[in-house]
Amino acid sequence: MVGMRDVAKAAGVSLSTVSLVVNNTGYVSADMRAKVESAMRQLNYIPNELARNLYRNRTNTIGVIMPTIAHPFFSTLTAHLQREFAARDLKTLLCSTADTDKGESEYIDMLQRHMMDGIIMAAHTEHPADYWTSIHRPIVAFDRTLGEGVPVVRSDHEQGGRLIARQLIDSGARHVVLVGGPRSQFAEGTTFPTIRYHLTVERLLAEAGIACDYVEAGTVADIAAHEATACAIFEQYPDVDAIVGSDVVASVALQEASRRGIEVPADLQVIAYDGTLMAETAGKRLTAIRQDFPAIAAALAVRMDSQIAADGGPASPSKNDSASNVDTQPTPEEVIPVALIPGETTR
Amino acid sequence: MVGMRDVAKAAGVSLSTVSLVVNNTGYVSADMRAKVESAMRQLNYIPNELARNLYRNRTNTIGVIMPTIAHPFFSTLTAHLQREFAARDLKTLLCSTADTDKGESEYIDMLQRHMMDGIIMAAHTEHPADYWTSIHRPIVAFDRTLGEGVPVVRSDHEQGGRLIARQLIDSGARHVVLVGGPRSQFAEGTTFPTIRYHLTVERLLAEAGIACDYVEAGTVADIAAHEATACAIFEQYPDVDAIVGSDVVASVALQEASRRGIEVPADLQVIAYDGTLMAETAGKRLTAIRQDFPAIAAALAVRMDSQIAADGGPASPSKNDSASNVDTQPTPEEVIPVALIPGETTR
DNA sequence: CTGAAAGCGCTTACAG
DNA sequence: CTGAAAGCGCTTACAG
Repeated sequence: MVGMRDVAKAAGVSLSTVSLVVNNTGYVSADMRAKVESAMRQLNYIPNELARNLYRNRTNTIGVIMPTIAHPFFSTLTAHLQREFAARDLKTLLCSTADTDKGESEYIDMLQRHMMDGIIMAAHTEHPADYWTSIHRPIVAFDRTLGEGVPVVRSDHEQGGRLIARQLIDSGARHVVLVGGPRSQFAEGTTFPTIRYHLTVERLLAEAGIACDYVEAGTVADIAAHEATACAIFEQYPDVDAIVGSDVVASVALQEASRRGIEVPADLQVIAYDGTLMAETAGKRLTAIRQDFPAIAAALAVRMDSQIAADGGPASPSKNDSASNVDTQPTPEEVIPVALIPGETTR
Repeated sequence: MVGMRDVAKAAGVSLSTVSLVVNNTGYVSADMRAKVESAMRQLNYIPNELARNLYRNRTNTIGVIMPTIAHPFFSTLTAHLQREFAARDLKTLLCSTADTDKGESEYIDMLQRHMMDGIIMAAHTEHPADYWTSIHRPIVAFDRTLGEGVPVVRSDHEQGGRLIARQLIDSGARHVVLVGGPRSQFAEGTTFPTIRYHLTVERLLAEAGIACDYVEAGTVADIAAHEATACAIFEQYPDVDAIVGSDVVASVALQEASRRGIEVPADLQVIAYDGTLMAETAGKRLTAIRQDFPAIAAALAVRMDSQIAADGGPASPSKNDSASNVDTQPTPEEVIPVALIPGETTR
C-alpha cells in the first residue's frame, strides 16, 4: 500500500506538506503543491481514511436501528434518512434488530466503541429510560420516548387519529376495526407514541357512538402475522365496515375483502396508516394517512447534527455521573404533521 | 475518554497485558487477568475500535451498492444480506445511488480509502469492464457482469423465462406484454443479466406463435414511471391478455385491470417477477417468479468471504499492472434457481 | 511557508 | 507469562 510517506519521499518534501496538500489546508507554495500532486498521481496515492478516523475519533457514520429493512415503512424512512445524511457527508449503517438477531444493545455497544458517530433509534425497546440516558453519545429517537436528553421526532399521531375518525364519522361507518401492535404497548408512559392514533380514534369514535374493536397484529417485523390477522378480522367481526391498519395490514385486508366479494368502499372502508408505496400497489389505491418521510428525515438529521456537535464539544469534567458530552436540554420533541391522502377505499 | 493506558496504570500492569486480556489472546495469569478486569470495570473502559481498525486495516463493513432501498426488491435483498453479514460479524453500509445522488464511483472511492472491506454491487453501471477490474479490492456483483475477476451471483433468469413461457402457453395466452427496463440494456455483452428472462420468454412465445410486445418501464428507481407504464399498457394494447413485470409493475397493472373491470385471471393473467412481499399484498395474490433471496444472499456472502481473504492475503509484488490482491480466477458465476409460486392471477 | 516531532488508541513481534 | 518498543497512516501544533 502506497502511503503518504511514499509520496513525500517521491516529491522530496516532508510528510506534513503532503498532508496539507491532501487536505487542502494551510498555505503551500504553488510549486510544492504541484510536486506533491504529481507524485500523488504518479504513485496513485489514495489516503487511508482509517488513520484519519483514529485521529479525529470519528467515522462519519450514523447507525439506523430499526426492526427490519424489509418492512416498507422502514425502508422508506431509511431511504430518506440516507439522503439527508449523504448531504452531510455521513454514511448510513444498517442496524436491523430482526434481520440480524442482534439487539439494540449490540448496536449501542458499537456506538460506544466509536464505530459510529451517532444512532437513530427507530426500533421498539424494552430498556428502561435510564439505559438510554446513561449512554452519553449522540442518539435521536424516532417515534419513541427514551428519556431526558434524547431528542424525539415523531409524526402527529393525534392528528392522524382525528383525520381517520372524521373520515369514518362523516362517511357513516358503524363498526370499525383497528389493527395495531400488542395492546400492552398502550401502558401509561409507553415509549411508543405510534399507538396514540389508536387511542385518539377510539376516543372520538366512542364519543360519536360508533363501535370500535381493536385487534392485535404481531410486532412490526412479523409480516406473516399481519397477513393472518387481516384475514381473521372478517371471521371475528362479520359486520365490520371499516378497517384501519398499517399499509401492509390494509393491503391484505383489502385483498381478503375482494376474495369474499365485499364491495369496497360501499360496504367496507379501508384506511392505511403510513402511506408508503405499498398503499399505492394494493388492489385499489388505498386511502392513507401519509407520514411525511422527507420532513421526518430532515428533522432527525438536524437533531443528529446538534447531538454530534455537542458530543465533539467541551470534554466533560470527568465526573461521569453528573456531566454528559451530549445535549441535556429538556428533551425536545418535534412533531411532524401527517396528511390524509384520499384513495379509492373510502367513501 | 478512558483508554487502555488508564486501565494499565490502574491495574499496575503494562499496556500489552491489558491488550491481551481485552482480546482474550495469549496467556495471562489468573490474578493479572483479575486485576485488569476489575480495573476495566472500575473505569468503565470501552475499547476504541478505530485504533484496531487502523492497525488491522479493516472496518468489518461491507457496502451494498443498489439503486434505492425504497424498492421492495432491494430492501428484501439487503435484509437478507445483512443477516448473512451479521453472522460473520460484518456490518452493512447502505450505498444507494438514487437515494443520495452519489454515483458508484464515490462508493468505490470509499472502498479504496478503506472505509469498507468490500462491496456488493447491485446497481446498474455504465462503467466499462476495465473500470471494475482495475479496482483490485473485494467486489462481488449481483446480477451483472463486471469483468474478469469479479465474481457474479445471479438468479437463473433463463429458467424464470421458461417457467413464465410454459405457464402462458399452457393457459392459452394469446397476447402477452412484457414490461422491463430500457431495451438498450439488451445489447450483446450487456452487464445486466436480468433481461435474460425477457429474451427467453420472447423466444419461447415466438416459437409457440403467441404475440408478445415489450414495453419499457423507467429505470428501477423510478417507481412512479412503473405505475404510469402499467396503466398505459391497456391503452396501447387493448387486447392484452397477459402481463409480466416486476412486483411493482404487476401490482399496479392488476389494480388498473380491476379499475377497468377486466377479470383476472379469466381475461387477463398477471405474473410478477421477483416475489417480494409486495406480490402478496396486491389486489390478489400474484403468481410470481420468486427469486431465492436467502440463497442469493448466502452465495454473495460466501463469495465476499473469499474475496476478502484473498485481499488480506500475500501482498502483490508491487507491479500493480500485473498482480492483484484479489482473486483473479476465471470469473466464477453462481446461478441460483428461481421458482414459480402460483397465485390467484394465472389460470 | 516548510519540516521534525509527538500523538490518535490500540496490537503485535520481540526480549526478558 | 509479562513488559518495553515499534508501528498502523495520518494530523496537527510547534519551531524554524
